[in-house]
Amino acid sequence: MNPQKKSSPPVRKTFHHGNLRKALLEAGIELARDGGPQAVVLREATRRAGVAPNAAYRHFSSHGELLQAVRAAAISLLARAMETEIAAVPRSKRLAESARQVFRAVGRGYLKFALNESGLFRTAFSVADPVEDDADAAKTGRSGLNPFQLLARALDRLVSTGVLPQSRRAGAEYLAWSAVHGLAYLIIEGPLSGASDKEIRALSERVLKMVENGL
Amino acid sequence: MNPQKKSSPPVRKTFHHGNLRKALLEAGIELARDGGPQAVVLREATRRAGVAPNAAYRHFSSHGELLQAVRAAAISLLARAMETEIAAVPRSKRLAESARQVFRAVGRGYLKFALNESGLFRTAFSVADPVEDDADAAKTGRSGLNPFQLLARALDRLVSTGVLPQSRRAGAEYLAWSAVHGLAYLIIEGPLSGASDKEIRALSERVLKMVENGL
DNA sequence: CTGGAATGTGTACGGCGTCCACACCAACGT
DNA sequence: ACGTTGGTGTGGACGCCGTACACATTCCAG
Repeated sequence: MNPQKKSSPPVRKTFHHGNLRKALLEAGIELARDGGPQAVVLREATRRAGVAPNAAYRHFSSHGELLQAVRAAAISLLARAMETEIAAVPRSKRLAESARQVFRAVGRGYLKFALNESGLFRTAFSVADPVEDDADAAKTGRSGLNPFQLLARALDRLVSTGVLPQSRRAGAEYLAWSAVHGLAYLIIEGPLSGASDKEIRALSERVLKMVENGL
Repeated sequence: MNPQKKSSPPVRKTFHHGNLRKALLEAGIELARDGGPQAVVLREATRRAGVAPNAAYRHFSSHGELLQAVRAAAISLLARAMETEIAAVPRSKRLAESARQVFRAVGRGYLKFALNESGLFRTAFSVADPVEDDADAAKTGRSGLNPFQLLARALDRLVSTGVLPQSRRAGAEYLAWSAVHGLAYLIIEGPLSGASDKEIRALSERVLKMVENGL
């Protein structure tokens, strides 16, 4: 048969690919990165892996399952971006101040990721919501933490340092998440998509402040 | 007008349809209503209009253009839902109180629509953002007002009644919109999709309060 | 060594968006 | 009255997509 059909990478010596599942996942992630969820096309992923379309079905029972895997990976990458932002927070002696800074870093990381990786961000939050698999997440990113858990931790810290009264803790994740996610949307798909970085940064700070004050 | 077009067999007496553009748009809206943007399939719309697939190209230059028209209609319907909610606000003597009520009604209308018409809501806010055409909007819904303008009015009222200081008016639309839109997302596609009506109503009130306090 | 179990291939089907050539029909100017 | 013209709908075809079924190749356990 045809020894090859593309050229650049997908020449494969062995009949078996080695780790096709991973290759397809990574191709899918790349597709999602520039193009969003719509761009995650099963046949294109197999093409990039240098393999026949149906080979994908040995590893994903359907296109939707591949998309879910990509989605889980995107969520994992988002969590990593948030962790990175948290790690960059200057350590402060004052615990309360520190907790506040971490809380803000969580929001900033979320928004930065939405802005810099809008394709992956949109993929992460498109489609339905089967709770992300920690097993899959562990394969791609390494952290077992998802964005929701990171936010919950930051809020717990706010409570334990006395910044946020315990009585307002319940459900606070949803208030904070709502505001930040909504802003992310406005920025990447909504009417703020043409805004300058400066404006965006300013608005981000205001939203975060609004959340702190109104939580 | 048209002798028929609705009956089970979409048999058409005349060769010309009469108002195919409108029929396609309405079919598209129906498709979006249950199924979201993904479900707006050109061929299916033509089927429902009882017409050959290519007939659509006399009225929409591409599938995307049909989708945009449906999207504009969905936005218009959202605006109507918000207006309805505003109209239901009890008139109060105290202007400040009234302004606050209207502001909340804007948020409630938005969230109610997201909940009750999630397909249309998702359609309204999927895809890119070419400013909605007032001409198209006028054809479907009657109001020339879009959700953004309704929100802006409510905020203006808050300022003129002294509830919101003028200094915080600029950009306030985006803060409010972020929070409410984010909550809408969490409810219809996110981790709150399984929540009860009671929980949702409670969270909605908290978000609105958060916005008022933190604006 | 051998015979399944994994894994990848080939072929085919129906659905989609879209292009092109053609058929139909209404309205208008002569 | 009529013929032309241009807007409107039809028919067929193309290339993409996701997916099903049968088959080929390879790996590994007994």
